Amino acid sequence: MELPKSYIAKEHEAHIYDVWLKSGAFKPSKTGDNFSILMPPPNANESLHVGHALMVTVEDVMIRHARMNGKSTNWVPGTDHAGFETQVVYEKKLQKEDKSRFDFTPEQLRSNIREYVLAQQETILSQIKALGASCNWGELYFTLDQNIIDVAYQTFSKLNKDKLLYRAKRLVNYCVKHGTSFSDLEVEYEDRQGTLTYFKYPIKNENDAFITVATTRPETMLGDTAVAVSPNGKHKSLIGKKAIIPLINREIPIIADDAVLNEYGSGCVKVTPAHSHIDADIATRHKLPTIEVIDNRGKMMGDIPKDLIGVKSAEARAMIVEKLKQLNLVEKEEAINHRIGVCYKCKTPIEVLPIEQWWVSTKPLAKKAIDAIKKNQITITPKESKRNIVAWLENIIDWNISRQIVWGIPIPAWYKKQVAGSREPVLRSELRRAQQGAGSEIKIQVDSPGTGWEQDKDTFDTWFSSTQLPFAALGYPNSEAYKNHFPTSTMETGADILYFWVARMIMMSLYVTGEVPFKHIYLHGLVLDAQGKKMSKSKGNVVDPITLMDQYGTDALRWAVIHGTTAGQNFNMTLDRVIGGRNFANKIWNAARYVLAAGQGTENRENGAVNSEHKALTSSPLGKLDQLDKYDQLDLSIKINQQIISKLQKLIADVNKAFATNQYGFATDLIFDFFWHEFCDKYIEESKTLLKTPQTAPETQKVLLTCITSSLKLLHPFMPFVTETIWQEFESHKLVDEKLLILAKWPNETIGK
RNA sequence: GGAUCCUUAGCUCAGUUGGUUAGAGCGCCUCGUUUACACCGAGGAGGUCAGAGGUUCGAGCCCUCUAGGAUCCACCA
Repeated sequence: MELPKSYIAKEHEAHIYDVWLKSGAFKPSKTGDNFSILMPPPNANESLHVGHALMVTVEDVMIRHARMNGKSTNWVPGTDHAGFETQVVYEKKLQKEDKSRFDFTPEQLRSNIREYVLAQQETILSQIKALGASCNWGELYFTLDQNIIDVAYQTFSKLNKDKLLYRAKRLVNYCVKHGTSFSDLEVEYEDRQGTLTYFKYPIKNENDAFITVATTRPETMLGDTAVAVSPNGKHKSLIGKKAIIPLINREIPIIADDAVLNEYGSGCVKVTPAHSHIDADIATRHKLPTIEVIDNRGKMMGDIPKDLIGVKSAEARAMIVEKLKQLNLVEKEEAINHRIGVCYKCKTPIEVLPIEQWWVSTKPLAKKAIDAIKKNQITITPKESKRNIVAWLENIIDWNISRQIVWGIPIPAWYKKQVAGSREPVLRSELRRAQQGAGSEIKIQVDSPGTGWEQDKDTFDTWFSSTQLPFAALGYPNSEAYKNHFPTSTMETGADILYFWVARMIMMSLYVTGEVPFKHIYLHGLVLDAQGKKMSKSKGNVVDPITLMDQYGTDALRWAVIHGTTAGQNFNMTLDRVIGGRNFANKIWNAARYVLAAGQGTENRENGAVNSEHKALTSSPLGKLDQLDKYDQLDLSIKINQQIISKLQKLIADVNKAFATNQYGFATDLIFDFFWHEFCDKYIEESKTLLKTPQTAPETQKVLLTCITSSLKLLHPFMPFVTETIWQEFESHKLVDEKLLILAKWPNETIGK
């Protein structure tokens, strides 16, 4: 059968993937050292983006390379319930239908989202397959699988027993739009225009004496419990006196604290411990009380002027400034550009609120992680990241793991119901407090302790359970996969979740299993658009990998994301890269067509690769030499042949070195350069002459075949489809011995010797 | 403010432990199609490797400083 002049990826990919699947190649083999990767689970609700394409490609390269080197590979795929993110997506969907989360009971909402997610998940799984991922589908996990939930519960309980878990009303970062708290990592900072308002607090018992404070949040004055000044600053003389909060006439002390900068603003800080992290620290140092004035809807509350109750904080701000102006207490207003914390999804400013949450004491956990990293029990590519991860762990703060959303793992804590109060709770904050019973009896267990107990309404931060995936997804503690493949070999993931996920996985794994979760971390960079800008739907600069795969082939896309890229380094995704990949696949295809013709002899070929003149000379088909092993002793007599084989040997050695140091982009450079410029441009051209002479033809045939088969092997991890398609063609002509390229042996550096 | 990375051909970037004449892809110019491949080939133009100083027999690579850019962390009310 005549091979067409161009490689048409679409005609082969589905079939080839099927052949691999049926061969059992994706499963761990019975022999060989273990090599395992846990696939970072893509969100089940989204479809494949080019970042996933990068992730899947890099991991597939690692796995295929390990497999060809005789390892028993286990690449465990999964999808993520992605608690908050999915709930946001689902709420947007509800919004389009003119509904909101408040139209459902939590149980209804949870079951609706589950249904939606399980339906969505098929899309991303089929797209991962389309990328050629050679993962072990038999071990597919979903982060809400019962065994993963069980592990999360065991860990929660263990943390509690070890006194590393506590429930406390502490300041949390809260998005009033989404109605949930976040950990410190989930808060994003944005530059926003704001107004720094300077206003005067009268000094007690001193007529016409004032202290001026500057703030961007005048409404929080109602919750002030002190004014702080620099210990040796310009307001030193006021320390110890009392200031009076206007509008509510509450007396507060003037204190000295090192956190206050004499030079900034007015040199005085109003201290609102309920709504500012820094103020809370000051309050702790000076044992100041905490007065809440903003509730979890972002509205004013508490013992404040009646007209302000229930008013949104931003509106209250304007009202208060107006009132203060009327009292002549506003000194000046200054426009400033400042950074404020915002919800990373909706960009709503984060409110800092004191809320009862579950906290993990992270310091002791981090200590073990730091030790393991410093002792190189875990290594990192790029190695510069080691410093970052250690620094983050050293400065870690306690982790709020409660989220006020329904889509997630319910927290296995129970509260004794309070005796009904004088009135029904009205505000959601009151309701929650009543339900979760601040100060009431708490039991940590999965099942209800009995009547009169109510379960915590919150769910875990998705990262709390995700950080246990390296062992939980493998079936900890009793499964074969856990016993054989834990710790996993490499954690390949985005540099952007180094702290969110990677650092915390190390902590949790050492804590729960006593072992590191993986031996090596490989971080890939961000895929940017052609101009080097972050891709985002709102910018409309998102590159869709599916379209590219359809048009140029999966190998072209894989090539585009790995050729010329470096670990941890962002790169710009351009169409040129993909076209380059497509062209290279086609080059491989055509070189193979040439060798196939040269190798088979040409007697039956109308448009044979070698022209009719060669027919008689190459009619002794290489197909009879069906043991490639024989090429270990090529015993070459022709200089050109010796040269190309020696270059091939060097290539294999260099590529091995590149793999050993995780330089995949560099490996593709080496192979590309050899294949195109040495093998195709020079050697194939020279072989045309050699094939004309009976004395030189047979040896040249062997060398051609050796070069192409070795190149196909080296290229297979990167471009699995075109290489396997060609291999199957060679196999059908008995030019190669190994049935499947995916299971073929990685070439030896001494090939041909 | 702290940290990391980057600055090499018009553009995007390689350059593996310092070692002859610094490379690739794309783009550009000339030529070429019964030739494995025009998704191609042959040839060519194009670089004081950001700047300055230092170490060295030798520096794109190591050290110091300067300038510009990116990212992460902290965050000032």
